[in-house]
Amino acid sequence: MNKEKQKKLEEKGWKIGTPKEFLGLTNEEVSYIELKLKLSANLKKVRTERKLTQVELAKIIKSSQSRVAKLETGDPSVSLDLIIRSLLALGTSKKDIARTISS
Amino acid sequence: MNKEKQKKLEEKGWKIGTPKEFLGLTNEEVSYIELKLKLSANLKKVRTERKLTQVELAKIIKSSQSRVAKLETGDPSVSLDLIIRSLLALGTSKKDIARTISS
DNA sequence: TGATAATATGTCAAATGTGACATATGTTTG
DNA sequence: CAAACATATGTCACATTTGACATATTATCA
Repeated sequence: MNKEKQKKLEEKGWKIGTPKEFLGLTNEEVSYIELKLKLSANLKKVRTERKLTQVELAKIIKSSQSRVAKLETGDPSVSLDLIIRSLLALGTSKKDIARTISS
Repeated sequence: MNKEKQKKLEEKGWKIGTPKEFLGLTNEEVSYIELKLKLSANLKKVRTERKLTQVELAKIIKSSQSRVAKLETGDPSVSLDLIIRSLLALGTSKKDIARTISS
């Protein structure tokens, strides 16, 4: 993991903060966060490709615009579950999800 | 989705029950459950390959034996998050996780 | 420009997931 | 066989995630 990546994570609000705290993240934690960010980004991509607004997607997944925004910005308060269920609700195939994960 | 699959899901405790309730499951819900079951099964596979007991895995992921059991039996009370974090804690690569998902 | 639509951020009560415990049910081995 | 070990199931207090709301910020375009 390099500075580039750390900066990206910090920007996203994953309070890494000081180098010490940052080093406190285990490899699993980092992988897990990266996974979520990848899928979040993919969700946004899929939604925009479908020319849907966040409000429209919210209706589809029975949630709210604000939560969709959090989903797409990789807010720490959202679970992998919700990201993946949203992707599935948009018709994303397992294969596509797998592709995103290993990309 | 066929009877075979429905039976498997019912066995796992995903209270589907009556045909009506069963039909109430959307495609996304079914995909989501299948995803969890696949990853659960994979977790068990990885753990046993590593010759670890549930108690040992529990220690690694800072959880309890009972939760590991639930993880592996695909109990509805466990999240995708925990399954995936457990896999990552066992050193499973993103590529392997992706493979499991699209299998 | 400013009005309108889209997205982002903060907050919170309610819903869902969690570790831990007790205990039941296998499974192995002496 | 029975003791020891491993896994499964039920329960619950506590923690995290959730949808919803208000409101702020950022596009879009007439």
